[in-house]
Amino acid sequence: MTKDPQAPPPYVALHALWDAAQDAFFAEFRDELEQTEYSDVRPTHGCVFRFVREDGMRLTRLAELAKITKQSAGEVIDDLVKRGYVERIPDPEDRRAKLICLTEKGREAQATGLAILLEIEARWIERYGAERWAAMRDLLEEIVAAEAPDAVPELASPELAGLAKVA
Amino acid sequence: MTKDPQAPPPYVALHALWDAAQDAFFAEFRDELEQTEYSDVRPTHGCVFRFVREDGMRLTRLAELAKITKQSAGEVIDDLVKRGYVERIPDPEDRRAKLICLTEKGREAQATGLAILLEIEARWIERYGAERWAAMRDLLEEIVAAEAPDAVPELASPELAGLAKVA
DNA sequence: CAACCTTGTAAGGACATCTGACCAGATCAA
DNA sequence: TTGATCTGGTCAGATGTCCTTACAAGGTTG
Repeated sequence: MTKDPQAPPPYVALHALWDAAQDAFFAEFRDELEQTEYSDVRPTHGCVFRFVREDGMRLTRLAELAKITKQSAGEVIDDLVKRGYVERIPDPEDRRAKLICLTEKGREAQATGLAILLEIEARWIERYGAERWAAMRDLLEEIVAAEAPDAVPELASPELAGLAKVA
Repeated sequence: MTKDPQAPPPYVALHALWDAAQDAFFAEFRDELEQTEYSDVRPTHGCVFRFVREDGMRLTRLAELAKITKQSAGEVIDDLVKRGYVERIPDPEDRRAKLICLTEKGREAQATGLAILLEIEARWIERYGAERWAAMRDLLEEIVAAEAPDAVPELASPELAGLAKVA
């Protein structure tokens, strides 16, 4: 593969860059998660750990946030119930509904997962520079706010965000 | 949801930001692709259009690049052959092998897809500022080069990259 | 040439997701 | 208040994507 000195500069499609970066990040996450006692948490289960907070969440709402069907959400939840990470608690406000709640084990797994994410990001920040990193994050947040405003109520709860200081 | 003024700043996990941004980008891409005569190209087919160039590529190599098994690659290719986007041409250098080549229609679809990607990125650059954009791209390229060096031979071919000027 | 490696295919299964149909509980309008 | 309608959740069945295992045909090398 000799290069043509006249060739235009190579162009890497944006989505390819994001893809690759995300893949690398996620692979690191999975690697570290495998080392924990929560290694049976599969990538598919992520939607639950990402969105469910202390006060629980209805299946329908979870499906909306995760952009999957109620049926798919139901299956993921069934699986997590079997593994002891979540439970369905009758919603006091609507007898049709159930609140998907993390069990104690589930909350531990969620905290562990978040801690890993924070660690990895901390490493990368160190590696690539805090300022550039902050600039990228700002831009990303702006993009997401503008292009997919309803996509990320994925804010860590205050207690969980507290872990950021530890990392 | 009243906010606790004492609460730590909300933290959005990095992968969530990338996810959301990428989703938005990809959704725009799909929307526009649907408007073209190549609307039957499915997301899964992307691996072929992303990696196959004028001179064709063997299935095994494609599977490597796309990080899927040869069998999966084979299915995707079968499907694209049915639809008339690619063809299998016997490899003159190895009678076991076949070169996966884009047909004329396939090349048109590839060019159309790339043009759409470039348009969208151009719009976003305008929207968010060329300098910030360039900074993000640089950082992303650096990250990808460091964390996933073999992930992106996804350079557009010189001819295709030429479209960047048009967009 | 014999042993081995590589290319691609075949068969079958796992898994995540979807669509359509449905029930029970809630809500709204007359 | 009661019938029509909406909403939360589940059931059943299909699809799409990807995997593992096994293998046949063609190269490669001692």
